[in-house]
Amino acid sequence: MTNTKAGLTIQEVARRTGVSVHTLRYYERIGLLQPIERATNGHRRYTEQNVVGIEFLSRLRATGMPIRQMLEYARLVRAGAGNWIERLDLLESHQQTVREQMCELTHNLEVIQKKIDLYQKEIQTSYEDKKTG
Amino acid sequence: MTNTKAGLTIQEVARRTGVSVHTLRYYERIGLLQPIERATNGHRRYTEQNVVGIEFLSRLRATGMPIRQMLEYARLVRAGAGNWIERLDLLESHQQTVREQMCELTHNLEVIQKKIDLYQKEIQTSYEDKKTG
DNA sequence: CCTTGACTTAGAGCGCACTCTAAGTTGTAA
DNA sequence: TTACAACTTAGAGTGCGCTCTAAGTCAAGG
Repeated sequence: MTNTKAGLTIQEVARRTGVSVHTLRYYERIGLLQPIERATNGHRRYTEQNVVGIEFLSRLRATGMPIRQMLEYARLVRAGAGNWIERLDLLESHQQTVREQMCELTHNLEVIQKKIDLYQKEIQTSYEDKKTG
Repeated sequence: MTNTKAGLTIQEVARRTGVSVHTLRYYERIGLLQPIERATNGHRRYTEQNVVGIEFLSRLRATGMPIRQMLEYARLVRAGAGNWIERLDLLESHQQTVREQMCELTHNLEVIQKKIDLYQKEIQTSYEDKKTG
């Protein structure tokens, strides 16, 4: 396969973004990525811009944003300049959600920590029993 | 339905733990909960102990522990006293996983924050343009 | 006696986000 | 020219964790 046109192959993008080849195609199919440019042989050729976009999308995913909301965000971005407030609202609302989740997570971790402390005490006790008895 | 035997009904447990009736039965079916005592009519009757256990399990779930690992934990608990080290290892390993996830989450939130800042700047600019032009 | 409603079971179905398959095309190298 | 590797597509399959359904039992109230 020649580089019949400039741009990154799907493999290269997968390696660079950590998003699998399959997932990249899937994201394009569902409209999360706008149609990617093609080489003369029909193969995808990604721009650096595309990569930046994919990296941001994968951060949204990593913070648990559902695909549906990502589609909404992608729609806003594709609509072009001017809808800053809508984009802002979407991201801030998501940020808020994640912050709340992190609070709960922290709280739950504390409860688990208490159980861990309890087990450590049990282990300590067993050890002392062995030494004494 | 009479309380043909002391203990909480599945409804009451669902309300108190936030785990749905369906999910409570499902958890029992897959062995995450040991077989719950029955009233004479076959209905489940949960003890306070059961509730405490379910609450802890749901904390594990809330922190993203997969059911498979929860099953392993449940198995250890059911095996009785003495396996403190195994239980401790399991919980500490999970704790570590969650801590790492929270680190990544924090980092990703920072990236999203930068995008938010960017949009806020855009909005600010639009506002000033309107005022000036 | 009959209806109502809470419960029981086994098993099917669902939503999400991938992940993989099969069949086909294209360009390069032996 | 033949083999190979990388790509293409539409669509099927997977794994997870529920969530719901259908058919049945049972006790209480009217």
